[in-house]
Amino acid sequence: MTPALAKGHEAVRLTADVRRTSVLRAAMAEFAKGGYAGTSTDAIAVRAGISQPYLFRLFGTKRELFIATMGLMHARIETTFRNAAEGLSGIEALAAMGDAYQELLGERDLLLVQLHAFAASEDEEIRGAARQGFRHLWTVVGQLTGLPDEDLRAFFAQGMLLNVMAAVDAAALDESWVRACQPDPAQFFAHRATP
Amino acid sequence: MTPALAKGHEAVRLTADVRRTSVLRAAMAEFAKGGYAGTSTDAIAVRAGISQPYLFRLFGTKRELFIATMGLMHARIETTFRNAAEGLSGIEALAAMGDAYQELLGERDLLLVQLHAFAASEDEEIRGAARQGFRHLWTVVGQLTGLPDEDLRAFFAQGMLLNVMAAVDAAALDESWVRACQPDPAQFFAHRATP
DNA sequence: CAAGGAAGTGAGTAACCACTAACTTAGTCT
DNA sequence: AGACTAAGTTAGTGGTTACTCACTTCCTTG
Repeated sequence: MTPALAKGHEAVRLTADVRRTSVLRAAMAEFAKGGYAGTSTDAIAVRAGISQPYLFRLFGTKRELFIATMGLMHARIETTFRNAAEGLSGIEALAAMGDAYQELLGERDLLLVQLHAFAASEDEEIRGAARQGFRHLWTVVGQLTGLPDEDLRAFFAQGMLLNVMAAVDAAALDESWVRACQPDPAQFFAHRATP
Repeated sequence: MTPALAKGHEAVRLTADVRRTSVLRAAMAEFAKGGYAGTSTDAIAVRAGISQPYLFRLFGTKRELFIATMGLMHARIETTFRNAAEGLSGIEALAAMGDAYQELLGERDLLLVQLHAFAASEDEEIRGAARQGFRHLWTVVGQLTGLPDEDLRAFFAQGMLLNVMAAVDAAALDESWVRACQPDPAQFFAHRATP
């Protein structure tokens, strides 16, 4: 019906910027599965519905595409945290962000890309981006909660554990250690909540 | 001087079992750098000082070699824990194991291979081995300490954080969040130690 | 000493992969 | 209408990689 579709097999023409964000969505899904070295640019291009050469025109290099995907992931996690902590502070803010992060287990790609970004840190540029992203999230959580390093460490440690749970798809298992790894909010910060 | 060396460029002949453990050492070092998909069997063979076809005769498949490397890593971590906890129990045992694991940051390969094993969990067999290894370590630490799940979770979460610190080579940085992520034993289990 | 088996290699092969050159097509502005 | 630009593709290329086949060399054992 629409002119673009009426033309048959011809695809819609979009601006490069729109196409880039569409490619980033595809890259997030594919990199989440295979990681940096284990994912082909061709698979990403196919998923994004464009030719593989055009992907290189949009991002220049596989590494740059991966780093851009990392940027999207960090941005999404940051807004997740900010939304969760809105109007709260201190321990309440931290607990809310912990809940929010745990809910990201339902959207595994984000956590998996984070894990793969750390794993690909042998590459110097990727390592730089991983360090920077982690440091940024650390300061954001620090500012939103105002809590000392000790609490931030426990928070991020639990986050890394959740990344691993997402990787091994622990949700598909019914074992005791899996349940033990998913903290219920009441106990998460028990050492602070109960005097 | 020795007959084998006197023959010149001819290499020493070893039993397949000895050769296998030698290959596993090389695989540990190479997989620690590149991960499963990012490491070539050729690089491992070169480091082990054998031809690449012989590596396949010894291990059959790259995936089997990786899983065998995971087995070595799990065994080494388990003995590290057992040695650290010897003669101790409860919180003291856990703290000693935490110290021991943190000292493994000096021997990064072990932690990196663990991270890469989790990252490669898209592969079904690798995921199975990763789950099994984690579950085993969980029960070992549980038995050695006798502590409840709550403490085990904090312990393993901190471990995963240390894996990530090893990946981004945080030791090379002099930043506050890096220091904050390396717990000093006195504070690690503060919520249990201080009544 | 003959023979069987185990250790080990040289030389490939088919598939894949990151990246490029050169071209075509579709809007847009004057 | 024509020129310019941005979107998009087809067809390749050089290099890598997991894995195989056929072969050789050494050690052991009857």
